[in-house]
Amino acid sequence: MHAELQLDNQICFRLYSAARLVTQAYTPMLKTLGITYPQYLVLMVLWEKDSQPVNDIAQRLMLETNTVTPLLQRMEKLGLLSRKKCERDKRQHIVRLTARGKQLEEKAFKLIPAGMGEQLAACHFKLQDHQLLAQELDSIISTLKK
Amino acid sequence: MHAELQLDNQICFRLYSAARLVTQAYTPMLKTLGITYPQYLVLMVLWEKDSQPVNDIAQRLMLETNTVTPLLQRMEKLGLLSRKKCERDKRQHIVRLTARGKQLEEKAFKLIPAGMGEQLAACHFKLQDHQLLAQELDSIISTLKK
DNA sequence: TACATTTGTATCGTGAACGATATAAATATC
DNA sequence: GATATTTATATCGTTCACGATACAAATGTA
Repeated sequence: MHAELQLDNQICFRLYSAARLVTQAYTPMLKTLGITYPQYLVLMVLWEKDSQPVNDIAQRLMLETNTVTPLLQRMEKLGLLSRKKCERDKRQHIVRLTARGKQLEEKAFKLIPAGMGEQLAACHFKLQDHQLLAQELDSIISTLKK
Repeated sequence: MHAELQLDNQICFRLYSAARLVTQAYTPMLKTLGITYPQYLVLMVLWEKDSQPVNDIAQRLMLETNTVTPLLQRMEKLGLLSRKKCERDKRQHIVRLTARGKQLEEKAFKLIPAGMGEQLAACHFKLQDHQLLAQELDSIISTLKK
């Protein structure tokens, strides 16, 4: 029995569980918007800057294009965005929000911060302004993102 | 443009990314053992206490049985564990490690702590003994695990 | 210009996660 | 003791995540 191999001693298991649980906490709000959490991430990227090639979106989310492409295809079917070949460089596909995709920003703003605050009320800190945790996670992310 | 909806202000996105990247860091070591990260989690549960019903394993990992059942089925195919009906309560399936499943503990012990230490060398802290991060994650987990 | 390499995106296959539903065994209720 | 309810696990369908591979357009090189 090796202490290093015990579940309770694993930061990775905590990260894995916390990430799943926080995503689950988002889910009921996102469901009323008709989207999933990864789709919400894509929308946030595009709300920040519309009209981006697939690769830029993938890099922003630290995902591979073979994850992002089907995600974008599903979102296109939902009418949230369009994908068009770039004229200058025909390898690139430019992703743009539709009116429907843009409108979701206001709805999300009304639903999500309040909804998450409510769920984390019992938590001794607010996720939004927890600088220390953010810094620790950023340190892990920048170390492992070769 | 709402600051609350910006990717960089989201703890959830950091959790999501950090969890993926840490899991990816485990992957090369786990690959030499022939298992995936969730399978490694199941093994840790069973190394700690062999012979458990499916439900106990699921609860320990905070997963639903409809996630754990197929995971166990794949691990059974790999010869890492066996699933047998409990005689006392025939609804339960008791999961036991095989010799092969038990042997992996020593191999994991030789490979994984060292391998992770190496990858996180550039990180300004060691994941293993970072109490503060662990506490913060535990606080999130216990709040959201209704 | 011809050919090789790189770049951007897509396709395919596998293994999670999870909601919804199904089924059998155990337990409770009448 | 018959029926309803609960419990333990499994099955099904959808969406991610990701390794491996494919392919076309762009770029580099002979």
